[in-house]
Amino acid sequence: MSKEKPSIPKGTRDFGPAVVVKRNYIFGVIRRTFEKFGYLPLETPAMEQLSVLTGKYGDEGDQLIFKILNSGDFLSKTNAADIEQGHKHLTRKISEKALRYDLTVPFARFVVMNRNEITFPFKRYQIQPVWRADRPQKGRYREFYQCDADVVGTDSLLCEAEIVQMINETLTTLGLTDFTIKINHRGVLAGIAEAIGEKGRESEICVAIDKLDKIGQEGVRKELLERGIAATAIDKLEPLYALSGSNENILEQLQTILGNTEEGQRGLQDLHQVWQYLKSLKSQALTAQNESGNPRLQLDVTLARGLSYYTGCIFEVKVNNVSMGSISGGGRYDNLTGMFGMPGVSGVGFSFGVDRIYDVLEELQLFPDSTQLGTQVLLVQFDKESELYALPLLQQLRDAGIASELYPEAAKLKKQMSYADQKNIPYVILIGSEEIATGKLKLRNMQTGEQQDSTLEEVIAKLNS
RNA sequence: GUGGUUGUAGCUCAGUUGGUUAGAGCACCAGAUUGUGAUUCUGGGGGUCGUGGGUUCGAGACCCAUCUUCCACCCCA
Repeated sequence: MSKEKPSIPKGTRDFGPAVVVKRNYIFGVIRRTFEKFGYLPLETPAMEQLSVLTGKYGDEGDQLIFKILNSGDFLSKTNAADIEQGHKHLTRKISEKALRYDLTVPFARFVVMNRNEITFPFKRYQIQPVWRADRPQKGRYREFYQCDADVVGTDSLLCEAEIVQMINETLTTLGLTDFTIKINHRGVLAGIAEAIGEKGRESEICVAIDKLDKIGQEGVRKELLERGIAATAIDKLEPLYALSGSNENILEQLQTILGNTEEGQRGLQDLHQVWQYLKSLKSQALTAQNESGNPRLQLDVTLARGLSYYTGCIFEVKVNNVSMGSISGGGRYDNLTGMFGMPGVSGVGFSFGVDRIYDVLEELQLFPDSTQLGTQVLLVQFDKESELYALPLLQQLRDAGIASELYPEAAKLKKQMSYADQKNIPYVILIGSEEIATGKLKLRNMQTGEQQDSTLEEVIAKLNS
């Protein structure tokens, strides 16, 4: 073996103990919220058949899938002609498995494979890592966790309303107060395209206007013209950027603009229904205000995402006043299982991006102190006799629910004390010949330096208070 | 996938137009202090300068390749 420097693949990360504790705190909040709304956990394999994944995310997506080389002689099924036909052809010959790219497609596969055992509507959540062969950037990794909740087998817009509720509850519990849940509808987007005389071109229009806050109105105009959208159509489109007023107000304005298009009407009715549900649920998303004075839930006709598969409502969540992209997104897809030969099943779901939520909580210093707690008390030993004396005490402390540890060898006091100091252990108990003789333990407060002689019962009472 | 950017001790970084033996702060280890951490003092270990080639009498510095970091596109959590 050469002594090479070890490293980890590009875009992947190790998580140290302090980070894992904080991440688990986020996972816990998300998991409890999902379960409170009746979603149950599902886990699927890290790898799927490559054929299950390809073609589900578009051409761009296919390139970002991590393929797994066949085991053994992966060239056994190939010949020289295969290489000449290019990498796409060759890939199918040397790779049959791939790492999962998201949690939605494996979920759809699971639903199709288990359709006879599942009771619909089927609500599941899934918290697992996914892999993308993307080029890493801030907040973008090649291995990251997604936290999905989806329900399939119902068209009810109550699901959409509950998604808003779950987003609001999760982020509120995490201590966030200033965030915006953007909502839009594919029907509205299609209706807009039709109303401005570019029916059927909504994908191109949406890709451009989704960048509005990034490249500005002029940038969008330029891009639309490049994509062949008529200037007269763009003139009709631009007033929509500036729609203002309450959400109800915007809905009314949209009604007059695209109410006579079939798709637009479908979208507006859906959105209206979602608002009705949220009102009856007395949703905080409608009543709570951000620092800017706007409600948390905002209808945004420039929101366009997941165009390749979403068909109904679409969501995106942005934390305000932090430099971070969306931390959550989702929408309704009418035909997800259709790609696996099971048509007519509608689903709706969304996902939290834990890595980004972590960065936001860190930036806003919203992690609670409890995520920093470790060992409460360290027992310091001097020799074999004090170790033997300490062991039953150690067990009694643990039985009392106090996180405690005994330094595992009779190292120098300085060494043991430094250990407590560096692990931020707030208390140390010294057990030497004096303490054994008197039966009184020496409890040292590492913050103040105060020491006092106490019985074990007094120590337990103090640490549990 | 396209275009940039970064890499020197565990960490943050110096290092002059290419010139002797590559430095600092923090961290680490040991001692001052054989029953007391964080503070103080003294001493010490640790680098094939990301990796591999090349130019040169001479490369941490210049050139090429490759890996990595970060950024802008594309796209996306």
